[in-house]
Amino acid sequence: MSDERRPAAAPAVSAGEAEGRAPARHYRREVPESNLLLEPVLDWYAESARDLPWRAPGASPWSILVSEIMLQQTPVIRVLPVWTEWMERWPTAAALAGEPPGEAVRHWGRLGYPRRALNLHACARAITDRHGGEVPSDHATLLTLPGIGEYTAAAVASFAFKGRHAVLDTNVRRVLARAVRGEEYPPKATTSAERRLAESLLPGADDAPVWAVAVMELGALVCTARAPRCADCPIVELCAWRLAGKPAYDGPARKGQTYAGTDRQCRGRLLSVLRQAHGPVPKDALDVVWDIAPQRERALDGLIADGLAEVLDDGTYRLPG
DNA sequence: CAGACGTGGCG
DNA sequence: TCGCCAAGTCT
Repeated sequence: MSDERRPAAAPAVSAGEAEGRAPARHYRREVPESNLLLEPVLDWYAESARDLPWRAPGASPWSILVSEIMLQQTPVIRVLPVWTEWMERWPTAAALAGEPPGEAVRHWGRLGYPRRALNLHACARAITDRHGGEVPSDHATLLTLPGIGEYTAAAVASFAFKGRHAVLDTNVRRVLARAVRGEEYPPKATTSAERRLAESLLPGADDAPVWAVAVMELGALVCTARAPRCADCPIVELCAWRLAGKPAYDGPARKGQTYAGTDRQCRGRLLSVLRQAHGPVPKDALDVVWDIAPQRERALDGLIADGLAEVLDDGTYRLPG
């Protein structure tokens, strides 16, 4: 067992927990080590947290659910204005459920990944049809809603209902990778070891929801991917990565996502036309935004298959009605 | 499980 | 400039 890629620095949690595996010839501790990161992170959050509207004390579970879906792969600064408009227009799930799905797509604007708008609309209808108009509070039920996966279910259960869940998003994974594992970046996909680690760090019920949002915020504002601001970090003295001299990432190349010329870009162009038109558009209006006909047809078929667009009997196209 | 799925801004 | 990255989910 000489897998010594871990730094010899003082870990923020016990070695067994940090490794995500049982120490040789010993049982894992039943009771996790106390979380040394808890107090400094909570103190930092109390002083440095952004004043985001979905974190306001009066924010409804619905408004929090909407924010979480919008924030998937999308920066806060771009979500803010769209979320505000949605909340004015559709303050409840029932309000959105009363609209055709195309309206959700139209008011999604340029947030990207527009299937999320469709998911939110489907969530709204499921919530009104099956849950009495109230956003479900438990993780398992949230997971049954469209577009809600492991992370979002935990986030809503934690932020909206103050449940005790490990909320593992890209920010938290990066903070834990650095502070505890001593590595610059987490694995490409979430591992069971990461999940065990996150759960081992979970404080008691009273602190769990704040801890979750605080670690996320730390990752978003200080422990950033590109240029971490270690000078402003409340746990810099405990950080295994810093203690190890901030070794550069040496794992496999990270996924690069090219965009220009892809079907995704083509879909974006086509949908943009449909969003801006307030009625069915002739095929010509779509043809002019993309030169390569086969790719354009494939993209359009894809949008229709995904429920983001529909063809009418007269051969015109529009957002789903 | 790797790849699809939008868009814009920053280092 | 341009690749990388942003509160993921689904297949």
